[in-house]
Amino acid sequence: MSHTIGVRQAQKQKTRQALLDAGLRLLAEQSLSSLGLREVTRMVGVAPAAFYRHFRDIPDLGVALVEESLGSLHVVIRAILAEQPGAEERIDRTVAVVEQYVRENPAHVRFIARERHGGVRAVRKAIAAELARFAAEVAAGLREQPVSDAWSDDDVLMLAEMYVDHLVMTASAILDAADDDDAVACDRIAERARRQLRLISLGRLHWTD
Amino acid sequence: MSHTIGVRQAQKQKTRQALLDAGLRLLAEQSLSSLGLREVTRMVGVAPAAFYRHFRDIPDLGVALVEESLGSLHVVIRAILAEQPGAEERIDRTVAVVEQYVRENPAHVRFIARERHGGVRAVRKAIAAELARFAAEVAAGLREQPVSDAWSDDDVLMLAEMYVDHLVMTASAILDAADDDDAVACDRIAERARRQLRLISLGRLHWTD
DNA sequence: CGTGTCGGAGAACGGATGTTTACTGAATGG
DNA sequence: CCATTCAGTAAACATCCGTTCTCCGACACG
Repeated sequence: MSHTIGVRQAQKQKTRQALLDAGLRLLAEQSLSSLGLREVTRMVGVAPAAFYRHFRDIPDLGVALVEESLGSLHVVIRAILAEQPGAEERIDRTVAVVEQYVRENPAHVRFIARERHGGVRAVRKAIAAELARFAAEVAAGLREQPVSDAWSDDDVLMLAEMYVDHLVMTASAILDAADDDDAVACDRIAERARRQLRLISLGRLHWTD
Repeated sequence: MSHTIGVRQAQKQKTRQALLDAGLRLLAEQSLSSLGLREVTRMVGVAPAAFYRHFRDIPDLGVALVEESLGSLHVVIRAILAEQPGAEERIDRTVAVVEQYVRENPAHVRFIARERHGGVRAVRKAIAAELARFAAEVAAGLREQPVSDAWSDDDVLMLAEMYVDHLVMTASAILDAADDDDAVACDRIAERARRQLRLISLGRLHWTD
C-alpha cells in the first residue's frame, strides 16, 4: 500500500469534509445563496476564520459540493448503462436504481436539483458542465445499442439529454415525496417514470420514418 | 364602467406591485431564501416597516410572485392547446410560443425554474400545486384529440405531466442561453426541444400495443 | 533535537439584518 | 366639516454577518 502521508493533511481533509457535510446538511432547508459561513463553521464546531483555510467563500464550497454529489452519481449512470436484458427489464432496473440512490443520498440529490437553477452562477455552471458530461456518457452507451444504428449522432445526444433531464426530475420528485414520508406517492412517481420511459422507448423504435 | 373605488386602495396596490417588481428583479441573481426585506424596500424607495402593510414576510411575497408568474403562463398553455393543424405544425408553434414567452417574461421564467426546487417550502408547494393544475388542463386538452381515444385517464395525465416538465425545462434552458446572449445556443435548444417533442409524439402514436 | 510550517483559536471591526414602536398626514365617509 | 382610518415614516432594538488580525501549539523535517 501507499506511504501514509501526514497526520497533518489527514486532519485537514477531515475538517474540510466536515465543512462539506455541514454545508450539505444545512442546505436541506435553504439555498446556497443564503447559506452563511458562520452557520457552517458553527455546526462543525470550529472558528469562523478556519473556513478560509479550506475555501475562498461559500460559492467555492458549493462547487466542491457539486463534484462530490455528481461524482457519486457517476456510479448510478454506469450501473444503468451496464444493464443487458430487454427494454422492459432495463426500464424497471433503471427506476429501481434511481429509487435506491435517492433513498441513500437524499441530500446530494436535493442539492443538485436545487442549485441546478439556483442563485449562484459558478455552481450553476459546474452542474451544467457535469450533467453535459453525463449526457455524453449516456449517448455513448446508447450508440452501442443496435436500435441506434440508423440514428445521427446529434439525435442520439438529444435522446441522451432527455434521459438525463428525466432522471434528475424523477429523482427530485421522489425525494419530495419521501420528505413527506409519503410512500404511496413515491410508488406512484416511480410507476409514472416507468411509463414515461416506456413512451420514450416506443418513440425511439419508430424514429426512423 | 365600474365605480372607481379608492385613491387609497389604488396607491396601496401600486406600492404592493412595486414591491413585487423589485423582488422579482432582485431574484435575478439570488434565491428567495436569501432575499432581504430591506433590500426590497430600498429598491422601491420605501421604509422597511412599510413592507409589513403588504406581506407578512419574504416567503409570503414569494407565493404572491408564484401567482403572478404562473397566472401569465396560463395564457401560454391555452395558446398551445388551441392549435388546430397537424402534429408537426403544432410542435413548431409550441416551441415558438415558448421562445417568445421566455423573451418577453424572462424574470418570471427564472423565478419559477429557480424556486420550483428552492429553499422555501411554502413557495415550492405553491408552484407544485399550480403546475399540477396546468398538467390537468393539458390532460383535458389531450383527451379531446382522437389519438388519445384508446388511452386510460392515468396515461393521459402521465403524458401531460411529461409535457409540462418538458416545457419548464425548455423554457429554463432557453433563458440560460439568452442570459449569455448566445442566440446560436438558443436556436440549438429550440431545435432539440422540437425533436424531443417529435419523439414523444411518435411514442404516443404507438402506445397502444 | 531544534526550527519552521500551518491549521485552527480568539477577539475585534464595521455594517447589515428583521422587527417593533410611536408618529404623521392625507384620503375617507357619515 | 370633522372624526376616523391607515399607508407610510423615522428611529431604535438586539443580532447576526463576513472578514481581518494576532497568536498558539502540534506536526513536519533536516
